[in-house]
Amino acid sequence: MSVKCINCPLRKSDLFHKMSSETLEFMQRFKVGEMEVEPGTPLLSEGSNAPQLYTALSGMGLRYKLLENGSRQVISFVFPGDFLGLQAGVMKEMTHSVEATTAMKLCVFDRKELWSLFRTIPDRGFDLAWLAATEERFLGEALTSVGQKSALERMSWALARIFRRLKATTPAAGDLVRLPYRQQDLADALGLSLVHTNKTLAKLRERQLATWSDGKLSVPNLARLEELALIENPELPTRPLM
Amino acid sequence: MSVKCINCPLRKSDLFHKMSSETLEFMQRFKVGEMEVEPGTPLLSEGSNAPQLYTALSGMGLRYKLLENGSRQVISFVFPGDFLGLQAGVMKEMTHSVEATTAMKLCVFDRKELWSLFRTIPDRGFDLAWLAATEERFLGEALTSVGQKSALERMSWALARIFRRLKATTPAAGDLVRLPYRQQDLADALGLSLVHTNKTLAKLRERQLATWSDGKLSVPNLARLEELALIENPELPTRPLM
DNA sequence: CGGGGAATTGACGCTGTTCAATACTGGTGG
DNA sequence: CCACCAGTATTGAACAGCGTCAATTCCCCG
Repeated sequence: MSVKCINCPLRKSDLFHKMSSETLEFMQRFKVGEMEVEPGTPLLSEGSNAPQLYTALSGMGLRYKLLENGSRQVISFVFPGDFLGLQAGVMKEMTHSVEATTAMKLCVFDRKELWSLFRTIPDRGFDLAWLAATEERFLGEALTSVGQKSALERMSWALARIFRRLKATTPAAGDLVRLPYRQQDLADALGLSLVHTNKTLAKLRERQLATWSDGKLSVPNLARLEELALIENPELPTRPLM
Repeated sequence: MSVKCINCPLRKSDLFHKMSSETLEFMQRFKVGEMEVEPGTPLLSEGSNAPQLYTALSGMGLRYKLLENGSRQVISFVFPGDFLGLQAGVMKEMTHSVEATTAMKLCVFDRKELWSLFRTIPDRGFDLAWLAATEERFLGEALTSVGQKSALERMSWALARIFRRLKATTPAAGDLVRLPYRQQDLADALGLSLVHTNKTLAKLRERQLATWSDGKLSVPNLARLEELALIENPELPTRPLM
């Protein structure tokens, strides 16, 4: 039994723009169904031309690129409310892969309808451009972090960004959020070795800026963490929900 | 005297999609004028909400972010045909700055008309989403290069990408293209120090894979350079011209 | 002729990598 | 019930790629 868009639990979060009832109706028609996947399931593959687009409803995932030499760059973490497959939607193919890290529930859309979306509801077309521009924004910041910051600063940056994002859409108890990734995932996201990632996390723990163990991240003093991370604009903008 | 879109010299390049005559007419109306700037002129600033959008007609520039600690990440190089200001157009503000490196000529558009573009010419709205998705694609690749590759591989990656892009839109004599940046610019793009950038360039020169001096880049064997750069998909896709 | 920006080169050291050993966990099959 | 195993986290030690410091050269421009 598929959730109706009008009852979508994500809409309760202040993170997302309010949707007009017409838009809501359109999205309901655009929506093909729902999908539940196990941890480790590939959702989209680099080079493929996926026929489907998704919005993550629950669970978490990873976007990444693989190199011939075996290394992996994690492009970003996928959280509830994120839209997946935009690249396949507007270009011919994906340039990175996406997979589920935990069990996930996803809202499924038909890629073929994307064009009608631009034609019939320009607002939504604009929203898609907005989303793509936001990805660009995020990746520019990630590139800056990996290119210019020390390991400790990078790690602080990632944990601070993740913490704010998760507090906005997942149940959080005080300064604790669930973060069910492996240290290797963070390492691949930040361009660090696994060993040094571990040691850097230990430093943040000693300094009582961030503690991440057993799948739970605790940030007792977000402002100080963001300061160390050289984050200039900590608030995350509200965004459209597809 | 402003160039009419229909006579735009960039349209001759195979790099860009063909434009319908209706689209061409719309763009002509969308176009406010032209701008010529000196080397070093700031075009868009991080944090600002620029009222104008640009398409680079000639000359070259830089997109970059500055950190509090004084370091600079070059996000990408700006070449003829690139569209500038999309972020300011769809979000409230720019998240990086853009400045002219050489003298540039730019086509100027009015940001306020962007919304009417989505409404009246959905094709162009789609093209904008396409452009944003392409930026995302590029930045994902840049992040992967900076995060996972050695200095030599990164440098090869940058020079190979730049070389192909420049051959597509600027006059090139054989394996020679004009590349009027400083080594510091490349260094800031790749997350390397200036000194190591210099030494890495020397290595590429010794190996006769790429020679960049006096503002001119020569790549005698592109395939080998791209192989060293771990580039999986070397051809650059054709793209919309705004 | 003087000065500032850019490129080049050598010496040295630090940040982060690689190698390796240990411990802890949950899952599996005897 | 327990031995076994694979995946993950942790920690120490040695090493190296790249950064920092510094000096020199070249070139353009005033």
